[in-house]
Amino acid sequence: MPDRRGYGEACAVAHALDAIGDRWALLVVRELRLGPKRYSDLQASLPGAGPNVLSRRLRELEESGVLRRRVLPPPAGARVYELTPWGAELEPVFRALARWGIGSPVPRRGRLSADSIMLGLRTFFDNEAATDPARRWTALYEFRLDQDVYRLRVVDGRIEELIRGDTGGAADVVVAGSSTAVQQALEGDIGSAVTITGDREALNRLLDAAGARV
Amino acid sequence: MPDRRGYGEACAVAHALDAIGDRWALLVVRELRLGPKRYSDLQASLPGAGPNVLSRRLRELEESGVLRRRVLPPPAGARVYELTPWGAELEPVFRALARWGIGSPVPRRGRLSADSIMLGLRTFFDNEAATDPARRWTALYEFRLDQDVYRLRVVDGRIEELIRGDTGGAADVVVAGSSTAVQQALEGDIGSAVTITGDREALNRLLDAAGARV
DNA sequence: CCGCATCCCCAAAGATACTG
DNA sequence: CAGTATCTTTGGGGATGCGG
Repeated sequence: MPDRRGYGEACAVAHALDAIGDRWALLVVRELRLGPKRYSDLQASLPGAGPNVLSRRLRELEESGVLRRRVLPPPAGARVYELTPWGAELEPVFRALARWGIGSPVPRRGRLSADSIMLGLRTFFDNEAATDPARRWTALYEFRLDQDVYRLRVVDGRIEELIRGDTGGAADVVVAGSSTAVQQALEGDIGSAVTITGDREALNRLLDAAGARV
Repeated sequence: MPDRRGYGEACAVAHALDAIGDRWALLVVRELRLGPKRYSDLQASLPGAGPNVLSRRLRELEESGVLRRRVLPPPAGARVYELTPWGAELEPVFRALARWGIGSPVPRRGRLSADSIMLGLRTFFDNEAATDPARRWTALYEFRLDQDVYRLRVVDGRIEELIRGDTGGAADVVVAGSSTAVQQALEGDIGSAVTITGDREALNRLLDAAGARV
């Protein structure tokens, strides 16, 4: 008899699903892809998941080695959840899932969280295009969506860094606005309330390389 | 309000999970990766899933465009389930999941189905090694596991074909045995009851390229 | 037979309230 | 802030049965 409700198969796919196949599990992991978060942050990012479900998923994901709890050093002292190295290796899974999901015959609808917008940019960014000399540029971007700040660094046409945190004023471009406005802008609504400061050409290169999909 | 129990997000990952995130859904798809199957075949391959769950998943997967029902031409006349082109594009997802799952800190245990053994060979086969001239070989393999027969073709060090069906006697090697015996053999149990007929060297190349993992 | 539908039971998810 | 306790609702597991 399997522990909880596993598939009881030795198949590597089934084994992966034993770890991250439960409802909300993979979305919890997604929320940690750009860095550690506290319980309340996760709760706010995943409004559909109740606190009991969330705490249970966190416990199970910790037991299976996908994430770990950590207490930040004083004076912060907050408890945060962060991916283990093995959990961080789920990136190819996210990439494959997102690229598959984007081709769905049934349309996607709904809001994108600030994190999802940034992760989408990275997912659909075409790293291979860096072989084309005309597309090998370098730039530092800062995105300010709702209350969250992200730093994105492109070096020679490749995304080298995407992290929660600011650029200390060193950004070539700063994009600021509500996450909904930025989402609409990426979907082609050119009139939405997004503030762009700095090198617009660098921003266009980024959006072009990402195919303007998120 | 979302249709059934979707995540209600526009995120491409969440949207993918809306389609294949439900319990058993991705394992149903896995069962169809090597070709169409009938309902009873699926039921036999997934003993843990009850008939109600199975038929429901099939209906949902059909609605979301992952698979379709088809009636085989006479005299067979059987109803089979097969992947749509979009469903077949889940291959990178399986590849990423399997390669992640194999690195799990908690050990895998349990039986491998005949299909899973063959799919594992393909998943962990190193296609990139084909750049090495010493590993560019060509061979036709036939595997007979339990009642199932598989044809696997390697051309210039790459797996060009893996299908349910025999080789019409044209195979360079034939591997026959129970799926459990073959699984044990691949796990290193050299004494298990597997019959190998033909070019053993070609078989060794294949197992080596797959890292003997399934 | 094969392809499900129905039924019953339990476990998991959803919602809300509450506590160390 | 970070969860637990509790209750209701929904979905999954397993058996049985029925129509084509």
